[in-house]
Amino acid sequence: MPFNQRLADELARMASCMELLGVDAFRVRAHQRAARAIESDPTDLRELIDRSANEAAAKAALRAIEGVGDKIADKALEFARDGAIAEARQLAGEVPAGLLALLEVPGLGPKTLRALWQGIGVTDAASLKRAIHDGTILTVPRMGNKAVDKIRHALMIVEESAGRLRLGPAWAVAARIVEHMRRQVGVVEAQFAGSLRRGRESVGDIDVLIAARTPEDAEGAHGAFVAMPGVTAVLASGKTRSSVRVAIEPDPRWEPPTGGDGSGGGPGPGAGAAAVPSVQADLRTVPPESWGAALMYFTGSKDHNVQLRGLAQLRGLTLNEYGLFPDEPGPDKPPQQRGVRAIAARTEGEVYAALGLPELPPELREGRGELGLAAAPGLVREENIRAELHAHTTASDGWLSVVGLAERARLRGFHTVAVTDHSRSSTIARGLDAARLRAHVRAVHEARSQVSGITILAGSEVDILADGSLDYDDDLLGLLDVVVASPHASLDQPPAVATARLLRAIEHPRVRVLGHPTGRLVLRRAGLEPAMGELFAAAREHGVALEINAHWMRLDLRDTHARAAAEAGCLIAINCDVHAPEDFDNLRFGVMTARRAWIGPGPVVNTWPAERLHAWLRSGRPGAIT
DNA sequence: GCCGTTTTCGGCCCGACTGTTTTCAGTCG
Repeated sequence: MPFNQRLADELARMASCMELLGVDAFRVRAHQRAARAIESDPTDLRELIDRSANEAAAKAALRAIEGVGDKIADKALEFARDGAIAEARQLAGEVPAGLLALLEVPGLGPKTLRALWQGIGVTDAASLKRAIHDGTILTVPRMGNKAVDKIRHALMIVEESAGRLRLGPAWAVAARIVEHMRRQVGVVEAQFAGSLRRGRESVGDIDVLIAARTPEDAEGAHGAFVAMPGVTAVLASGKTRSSVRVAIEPDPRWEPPTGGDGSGGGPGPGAGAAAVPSVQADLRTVPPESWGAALMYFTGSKDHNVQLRGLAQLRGLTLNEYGLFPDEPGPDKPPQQRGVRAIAARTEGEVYAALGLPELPPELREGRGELGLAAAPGLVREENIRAELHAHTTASDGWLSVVGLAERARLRGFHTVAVTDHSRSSTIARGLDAARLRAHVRAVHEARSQVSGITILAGSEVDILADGSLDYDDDLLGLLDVVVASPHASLDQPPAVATARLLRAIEHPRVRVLGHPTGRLVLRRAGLEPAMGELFAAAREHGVALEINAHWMRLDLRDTHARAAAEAGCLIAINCDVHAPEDFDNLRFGVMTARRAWIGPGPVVNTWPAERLHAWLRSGRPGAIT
């Protein structure tokens, strides 16, 4: 796990302990905020600390992070030095570990858990279940039969679900719900929001927003929502807010027929092994005139929204999901209920403009400095992508023939597709040995005469072996138009070994793309943890593009790494790692990840015109691509 | 614990829903 993530987890754990111990809520929030800031910081803080001239310089650099002050900077340094924070250990000693886990149960907050702990000695899920079973839970203040029923149900759901859902499956569920809501009477707008709209790699729930013409229409829509096909439980049901659990249809392709992804394969089978049976979906309704304000409110991350509100306050305004209002002193009621007229509310652009901001794309709304932008940045878009440089065929573990692959790529409007089947070490993925590779290159060349309107390149996704050498010798690599070098095995190497391994691959003159650089799998496998700063410097020097693998199981580089790579001046390749026809649809996830990294079309090699792309691929390798 | 275009002290986003309550606390996003 990356250093930033480990540190963020430690701080978040400290915050949870403090909550349960009942310490000042603002102190808790400061730790939570710092944890989020550190988790999403594109700089590897371990590298930053190591690079600093001395402790004071390191501390100053840490304090430059929004939300990190004097004390937390000290804790970060302590964590880097000792691998732990003494205060965290002390806090953890005061709170039962099982109680912390219960914070994950929806409906159980710190106050309730503290009451259960102090009142009747609940310390974990087992003792909570006993207290429910024997009724002692009812002796705790504010605990009635309904509350207990909810807790019992929530416990069950948490136990049978993995919690978070990956971007791809979440997108499919959300699209289905939005479709359902659009069909309801009086529903004039429907859109999913939340972390899904921001393109996060995994989501905890699905937020759907609708605008209804009248309150009666809204009520009808919420009735249709809780009665929607696939709903397994109704958690809350109101006229403007409802929450349900929706069953997730398992994707047969990700059911586990064979083993993991250890040596090759694309995103890998078996991803459905820990299939989440259901996900929470929330529906919110606003009147059409509040659509933009509501969409903003339910799309922005917590930090983004807090910053927006702060900005509104500075201007003497109040921002909520109904609009941006003048902050007139009035009775203790929200402005929209006092008949105050909104300054802006109808569209997102209108509200941002009234706050003096450009309309920020959803992927940017994370509270990572986007409010300082003078103009909306020109981020890469799906339609900018004109080439796929990482695709498999039936020669290894793909489902398409070379011709089939090329035809589908052409239909997508691509001018180039690279056939990059696995190399010999990826035996599970039927990697090609030297003889099969030579034959395959000939087959790719022959396919060129069968498909017009697209350039078919002969390439390979060559394994980067554990020592950083490539899986084919230079003579074989010389036959290829494109070499995508990827790590598939030995993904638990120590960071220093992984760094040396990947640097060696980057420095190889035949390598043009570093495929899924860390080998991580979302919510499943941490992957390699090389010193990213060193990798990026070398990639820039050698003109090697770093891949953002668009498959939702991978999304590797991840958003924070991609942002650091782009800031370091690296080239980026957004590839679908095509195995099956529908994998082309994953492009949106790769593009969203690039957008989350503030990347425009410029450094993305897949956006380049054919001539420029081909020239870049040929550079350093005279004679290729005829 | 953090932060500063009123502040180095005194603030720290806002509203809906639920359940247990006779006016509100807790949770969530």
